[in-house]
Amino acid sequence: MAASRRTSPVQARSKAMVERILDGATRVLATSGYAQMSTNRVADEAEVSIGSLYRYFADKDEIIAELQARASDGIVDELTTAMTDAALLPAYEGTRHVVATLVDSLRARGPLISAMINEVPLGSHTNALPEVERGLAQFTRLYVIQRAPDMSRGELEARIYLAMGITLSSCLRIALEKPAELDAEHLIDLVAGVLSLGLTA
Amino acid sequence: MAASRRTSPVQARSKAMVERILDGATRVLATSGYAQMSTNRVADEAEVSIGSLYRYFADKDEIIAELQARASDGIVDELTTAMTDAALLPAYEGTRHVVATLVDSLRARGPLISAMINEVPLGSHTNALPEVERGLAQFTRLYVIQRAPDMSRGELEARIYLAMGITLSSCLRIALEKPAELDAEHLIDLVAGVLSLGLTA
Amino acid sequence: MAASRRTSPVQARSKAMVERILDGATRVLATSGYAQMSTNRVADEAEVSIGSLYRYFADKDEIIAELQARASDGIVDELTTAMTDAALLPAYEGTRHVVATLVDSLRARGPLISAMINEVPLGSHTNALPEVERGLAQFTRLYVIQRAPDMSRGELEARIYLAMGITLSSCLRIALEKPAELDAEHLIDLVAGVLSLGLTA
Amino acid sequence: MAASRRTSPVQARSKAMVERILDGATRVLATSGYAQMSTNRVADEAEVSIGSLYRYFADKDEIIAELQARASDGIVDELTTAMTDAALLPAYEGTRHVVATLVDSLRARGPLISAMINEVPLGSHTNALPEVERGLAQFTRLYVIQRAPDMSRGELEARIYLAMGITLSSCLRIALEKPAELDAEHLIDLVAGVLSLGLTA
DNA sequence: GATGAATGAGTCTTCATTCAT
DNA sequence: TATGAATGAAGACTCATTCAT
Repeated sequence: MAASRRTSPVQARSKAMVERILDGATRVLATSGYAQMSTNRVADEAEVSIGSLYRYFADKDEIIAELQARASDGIVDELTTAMTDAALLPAYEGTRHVVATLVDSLRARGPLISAMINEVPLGSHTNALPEVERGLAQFTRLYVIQRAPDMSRGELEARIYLAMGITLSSCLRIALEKPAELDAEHLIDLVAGVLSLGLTA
Repeated sequence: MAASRRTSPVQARSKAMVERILDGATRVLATSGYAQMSTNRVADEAEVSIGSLYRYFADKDEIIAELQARASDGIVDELTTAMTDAALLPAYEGTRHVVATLVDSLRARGPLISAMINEVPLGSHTNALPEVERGLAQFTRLYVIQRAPDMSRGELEARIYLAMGITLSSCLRIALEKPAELDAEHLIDLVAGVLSLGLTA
Repeated sequence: MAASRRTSPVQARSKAMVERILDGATRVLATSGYAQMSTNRVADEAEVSIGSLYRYFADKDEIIAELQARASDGIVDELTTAMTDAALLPAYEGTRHVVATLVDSLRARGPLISAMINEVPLGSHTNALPEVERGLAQFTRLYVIQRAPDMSRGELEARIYLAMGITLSSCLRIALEKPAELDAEHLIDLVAGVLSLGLTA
Repeated sequence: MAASRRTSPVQARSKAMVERILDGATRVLATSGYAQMSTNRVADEAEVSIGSLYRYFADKDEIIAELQARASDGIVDELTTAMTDAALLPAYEGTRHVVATLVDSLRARGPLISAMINEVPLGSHTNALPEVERGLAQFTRLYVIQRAPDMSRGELEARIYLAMGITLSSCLRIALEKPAELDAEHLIDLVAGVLSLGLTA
């Protein structure tokens, strides 16, 4: 009946090292920025030895990549649910629901996403979060085909290509750097409006 | 009519050091990325001694800043001209002209812009090229006020805020990473359309 | 009975890094002077990587400071013992014992002290070895109060102030740069004489 | 009758470059310390081109050496006069006059001497100002021979050797770092007393 | 598996010195 | 002679990565 201090050693030990490392990395990134994110600092923050860090990750980039993948996957999961729901709604409402969900997803991962997008010198900004974009594109394609079945293939792809950029950049703006005087809900309305119109008009 | 090799030594020597250094930096950035952009590498590429590099720039950041400022200024200049011309055109045509100009401006500075946006860990990506955005916003504000004089202040600012994101991200996409199978002119048409509609509808 | 070459690898390896670094620094200082004492040179001389050097010392100054502190502490220790012994001796004999001990202490650290005093651009030379001076001053104060109880506070402090300078500079001269034709023991006699007289007469 | 601006150009130009450079160096040393004394900084301060600086001085050390020589020569000159005067005075008064003069000489060159002694990593501190010491020693030798004609050669040299150290270090202390609560005149009295006694007793 | 001391290539930057004009 | 732009060796320091225990 010895009280468990902090977290029980067993629990702490069994929590996969990978998780601890990624958590540490996230914390460093979110609180101190990429410039401070040395592998040793991450290991410290994760309360893991630097040796162990390199047992689970080949190099620093792999940590970044995994962080990105996880953020991406989380967002994709949330978006997938939202897109499923959206399929049952009228065009505008569906679009708005997806946009609002994306904004929330990004906002929930704010500091991490922010550091990743703005400071990590990897990956394309004009195509940040490629997995998210892919998932979104697939859904949008179906969505447009339903609403505008006559649209040519080329037209469809062009519109989707732009819509992806518009959606991601707008949601990032709203989630991460919206000035206080602008209302997020209203901005989401506008984005949904632009997308509904732009995709099918 | 003997062809001049590369650049004549004299020409090379007289070319202002600052220019050579910035050119060197641009070349390093474009060909090897920011990660490889050490001051020594830049000096080598510029065929300038490291001592001279520090005679003309206080530190590495100052080189980056100057590169950004120049790209930004060049784009702003080109945009300013385009916006002046656009003022005389009907809404859609004006918008399209500005968008097309921005795409050209970005494309002309392709590798530099790309490296700057994606790899340089300075400045916000969701608000890349802040000077460009500022110039564009001013023009857009006037443009909207003309076309939709009854719009409330809040509505106006919200739409401009989004339009800036949409414009920049779309133009960056078209200029820097458009898949070959999509037609740039058509994409520009679509962006102009979305903006015309989205700004005033 | 095979003679051990230089130092056995094991011994070398187990010897604390801090010691190796300080030894290396001492050697560089003594053989090549402060001007040659780059951190890389110290690391080489210590047969330690530059990275390790910075694991144990925050920066170059910290190495110098530690070297100074150690020399100072060693001398202070030896002086403390000597001063305790001196308390039981008659005035002149006591003074002479302390002076002789200080000369020995300085001589034992000859090249290091020499480099430190003459080349290291830190700390005041007119007050080299401040800790040593402090310890000495405390002892001297008691010594004078015993022998000349009527001396005014101001007179006491003035004499001690000068005596410190005289003692340190004389002992340094004797220990570090005495011409061969002068006899150290005799010089020590004279210093002790001057101090005995000068302090209480 | 054109008013002379600042200093007349001719005068400024004719003032030997060497002087301007040394003045510049002195100013840098006195105001910013040796660490800031780069040759370019000196040239700036002297309003002389770096090229000219190297026309008149072989290297940086030569500037330092000249500065030291000049300070030394100035002090020696002042001391020489004082020693001549002292020859006519009784023992203690003569000694005191010389000591007081040395303190004044050092104080007049305070910041320069201070920087030179404490920061410049050249020359021995235990024998700072060797020329001064030499001049002083010569005078002292005569002085002692007069007062204590029976003293053996060895005894004489030993006493002079120590007296030089005592004189220089004490005068430096009094001139450069005396605590405010101690009275300079009194300290000079004491030094003179110690020397008078110590040299001949 | 876990550890963390040790490594050293590479970074930014300074400054004494040269030499073409 | 005077100039000052240009040079580059060298210095202090960082950090991703390894490997003996």
